[in-house]
Amino acid sequence: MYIQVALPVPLRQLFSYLPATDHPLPQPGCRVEVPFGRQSMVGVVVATSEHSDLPDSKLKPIERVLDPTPVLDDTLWQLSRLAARYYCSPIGMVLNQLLPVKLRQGESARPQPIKLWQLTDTGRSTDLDSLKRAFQQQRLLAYLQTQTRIADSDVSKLEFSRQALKALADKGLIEAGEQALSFDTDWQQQLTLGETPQVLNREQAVAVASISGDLGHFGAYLLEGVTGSGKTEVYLHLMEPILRAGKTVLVLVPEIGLTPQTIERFQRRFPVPVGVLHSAMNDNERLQVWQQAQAGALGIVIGTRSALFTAMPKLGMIIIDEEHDASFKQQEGFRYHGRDLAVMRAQLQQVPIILGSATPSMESLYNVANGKYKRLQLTARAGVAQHVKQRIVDLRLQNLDAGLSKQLLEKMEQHLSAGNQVMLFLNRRGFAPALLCHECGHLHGCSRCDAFYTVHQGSGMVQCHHCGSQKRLPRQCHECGSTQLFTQGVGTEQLEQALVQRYPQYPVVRIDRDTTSRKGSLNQLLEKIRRGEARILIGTQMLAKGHHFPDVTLVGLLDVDGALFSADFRASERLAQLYIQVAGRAGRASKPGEVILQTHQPEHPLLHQLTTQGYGPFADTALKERMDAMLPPAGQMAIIRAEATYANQAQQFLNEANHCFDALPIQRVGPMPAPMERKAGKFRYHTLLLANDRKHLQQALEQALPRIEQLPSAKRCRWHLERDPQDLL
DNA sequence: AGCACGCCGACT
DNA sequence: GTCGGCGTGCTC
Repeated sequence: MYIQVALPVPLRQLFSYLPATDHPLPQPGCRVEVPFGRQSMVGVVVATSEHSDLPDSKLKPIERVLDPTPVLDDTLWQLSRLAARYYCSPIGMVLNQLLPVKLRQGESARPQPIKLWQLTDTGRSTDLDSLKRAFQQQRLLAYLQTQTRIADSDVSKLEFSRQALKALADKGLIEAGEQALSFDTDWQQQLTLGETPQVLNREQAVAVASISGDLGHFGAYLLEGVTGSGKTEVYLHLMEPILRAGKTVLVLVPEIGLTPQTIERFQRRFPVPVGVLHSAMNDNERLQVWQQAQAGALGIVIGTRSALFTAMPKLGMIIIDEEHDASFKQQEGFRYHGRDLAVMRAQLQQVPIILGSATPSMESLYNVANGKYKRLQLTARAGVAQHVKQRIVDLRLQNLDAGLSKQLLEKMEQHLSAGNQVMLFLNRRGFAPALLCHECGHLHGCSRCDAFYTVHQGSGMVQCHHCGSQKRLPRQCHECGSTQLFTQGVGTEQLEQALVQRYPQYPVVRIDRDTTSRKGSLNQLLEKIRRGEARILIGTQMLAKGHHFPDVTLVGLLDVDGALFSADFRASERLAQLYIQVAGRAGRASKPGEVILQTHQPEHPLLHQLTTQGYGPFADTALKERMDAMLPPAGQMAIIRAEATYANQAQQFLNEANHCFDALPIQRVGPMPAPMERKAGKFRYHTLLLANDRKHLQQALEQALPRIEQLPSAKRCRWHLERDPQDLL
């Protein structure tokens, strides 16, 4: 017998191994440890077979079988195979993403007993006063004398010191112990609500009724509702019968949307165990959630993109909130779209899936149009929030102050003196996006990228935002030696500086990657805003997502022109989504909101339609344009990207790759230089592959890819294929 | 993807 | 004379 193993390497093939003599033959879906080259790797058995392409002499035996039974249940196993096929990704890479890190590393899939520390008899009867001179030990012992035990993983969380722990153990006051992890599935028996559900308005009731009447099998629903229209209450109503039936719910949220408030909202309504998966968690915590979910001990699992791969045997419903959000797309390695895979999973497990958004993606709207998704709309803004005033400010021939027009400054003063907060968006961090020589006109560019250095005044450096290189802020021009160097353009750092000077009485907070790089600093800043300690809020995209500040009544978008003429056909969709999102957050019942959009293109039809008619009509127009051009979601797209030290290496490869599609119904656009042709010292090119039908693209890729991989030129550059690319830049 | 081998420039 | 830069090739 031979064992076919999927390994986490970017090779579209399985590897054959001989069975281990001292282990039973592993079943498909079990992990094995195998020798690979000079190293040892964890892989997953895909099949066993009676013959192998290679002679036995070239094969090695498996080192160790890690699982007695498959780690992945049937659903996840099938999902992996579907995903690998759809995204043309090696199954090994897919499985590698699916499994929690600890399982990839070969750790046991069986829950391990929790390591803990407990009091000894001596410890129980020891007087705290005897530790007067060792404050840390005294504190820890005091805790244990009331709690009797502490989980090892909680020691640092509760801010006890390891030294104190060791000291108490050495004195024989405490001892190590363990507790078998028990999975409590009692919640499945009887559900009690933690709070009385809100009374639904008519639209909410219609949405709940039309989904609730159709549970127990697959169905996709687009729940469309503006901020404050009560989408979450609809989710909660829908979840109730599911949980009552002892089934579980998977909730996916964008990266930034997973706040303690969100979790609390679910927890308050349903006092069932809730598993949370977010980026700040460590590998052990993730594994624990995964194991609990697999055992059915969690009623609700809520998490970001990768939570989609949580094993949930009694799944009853999937909810994706803010389904249009870009963070659902994985941008490296196995590049999948969380929303699309979630729909596949719902189909596999025959459960309904709810996609919620105020600004649905073109993909979902297209699926509504062709009858795959059912659309449910919430138009009434709950409460009595008034309509937001919108205004486009023409920047042409204006004298700007740090990027701010006269009109915007006037409005800011109005809103600030009325005691409200003002929020300003500028999608450029740093002090200025370029450094210009006033004598010779030279712009200081990065030597490795086709980009200018961004000036960071605070750190006295210039930085390339594309390859990360940085150096001292030059004092002289590199071309002519002049000392007359001026910054060109405005970034968030400069905007902040200008506003602090102009309005010393109004505290300013800036939120961008530079001010939030330290862990926890984002939350600190957000908290400061919430407490009203900041009056002017400056930020890049980061500030727009998911945060609600009720006292913000004026929102300014400083420069939206970039999105109007982007090389990426999705840029206008993203601008519209950002715009509606921030507009929806301006003002509240007692304080009407106002949004100001600065542009050099005040007559641009997109801006006009967006501000006068809103997202719906904009989306209709945009979708029609996509259909006319056969662009996604109407047409199917994939992209082959290549980068190499010399431009012609990448070009030659892409040209040859193009020929692999000859006679296939695929339109090829390119090779063309990527929007930034040179980045980090490499030349980058790409080809777009377009098809009018999903099957055509699938078949073409399956035929062409093996041939592309064999091309000699493929070895001379780094390249990859991506299905449904979201970002063409 | 790793990891080794292998061949050319700036250091003790 | 060596350390280390990354180009190339291989992994059952």
